[in-house]
Amino acid sequence: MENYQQDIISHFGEMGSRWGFNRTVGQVMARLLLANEALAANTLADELMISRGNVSMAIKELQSWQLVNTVHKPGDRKDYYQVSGNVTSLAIKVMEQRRKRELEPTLSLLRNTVLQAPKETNLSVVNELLTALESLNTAVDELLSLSPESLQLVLKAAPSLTKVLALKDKWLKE
Amino acid sequence: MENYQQDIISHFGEMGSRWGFNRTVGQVMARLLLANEALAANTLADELMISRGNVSMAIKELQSWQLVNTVHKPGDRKDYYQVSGNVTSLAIKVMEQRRKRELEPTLSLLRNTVLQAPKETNLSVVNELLTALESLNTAVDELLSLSPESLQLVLKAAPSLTKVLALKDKWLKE
DNA sequence: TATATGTTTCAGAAAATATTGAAACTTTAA
DNA sequence: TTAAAGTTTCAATATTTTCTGAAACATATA
Repeated sequence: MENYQQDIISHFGEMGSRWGFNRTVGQVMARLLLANEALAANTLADELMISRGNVSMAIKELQSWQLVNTVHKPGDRKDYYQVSGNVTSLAIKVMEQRRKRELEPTLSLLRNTVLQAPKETNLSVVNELLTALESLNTAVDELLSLSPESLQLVLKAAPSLTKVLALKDKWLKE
Repeated sequence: MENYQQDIISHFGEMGSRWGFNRTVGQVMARLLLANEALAANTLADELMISRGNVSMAIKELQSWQLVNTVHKPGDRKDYYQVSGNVTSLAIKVMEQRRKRELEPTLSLLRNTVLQAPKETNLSVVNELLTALESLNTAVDELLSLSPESLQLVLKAAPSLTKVLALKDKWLKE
């Protein structure tokens, strides 16, 4: 394994917790990304110097994010693992999962709060929060429902779009 | 304190770690959001039933995210804390911080990898990753540089924009 | 200057999270 | 069947993160 790959694997391990999963999951993801072939659980355990059980749990987690799938080789009973799809589709899945885990629970709590609060309650802050999170949620959701190609288009178009609006902002201030 | 507020505070505590900070920070943020006045550290410690030291650290963290600021009352030496700005501007700050913490370190690692790798190295995956993260980073950065008003406009416009593109995607598949 | 009233820091304790590894489980094939 | 070759689970352990509370620090006022 080349040196730069080790660096990326360590980095993904360290970043793991900021991205919403643990060190092992980050390392396994990086190793699979960098591999141009499917890898067996034992290979991952040996190379990353972690227990076989830990690999099993990391793979399970990555599969729950739909980032990794299992393949088989003819005449071989072992499970081999590989990342599913290209980098853009992986990024889309990560964002989709994060929207689900980070936005949805709060949205449903806030919606319930509004529904169930006694009439005289002053819910102005709750409503403000709810409105802001709803538009964020919808926007992210819409973006992620596009094909990877269209999404790339939108992301690349963003700078010019925002330049126009930034100009408008500048005007309003002057 | 009303009941629904307690629910929101607990929820923010539980979600804290998913949002990139700890339980106490989440709870303090929620309490300050829901308050329509600035609160003293001791009030927060008493109400949330946590130590004074913990409150101090949580406030420090929230200040490092620029989400909270300190105010004073005439004839009173205590520090009072309040959220800074409206909900949209808070959301912008949270996303900005997260872009910094979750995207930038990885981008700079990948950029270095490309720069320092020996010529014959096959960096196709690294380059793919780098390209995807660069456009995401740029798009987020541009969006967040807009005024809260323009950002709201963009977020609300997203659905119609994506509908057009979704139609295009559908065509291409048929 | 001394004291009163406040905030911050940080070492140690507690709690939460991640990891190991052996046992249980599954599947294939002799 | 039963053994072999694999995967998964989960109780025990290790590690990391968070929290406490007393001491150090800061500042205003008598």
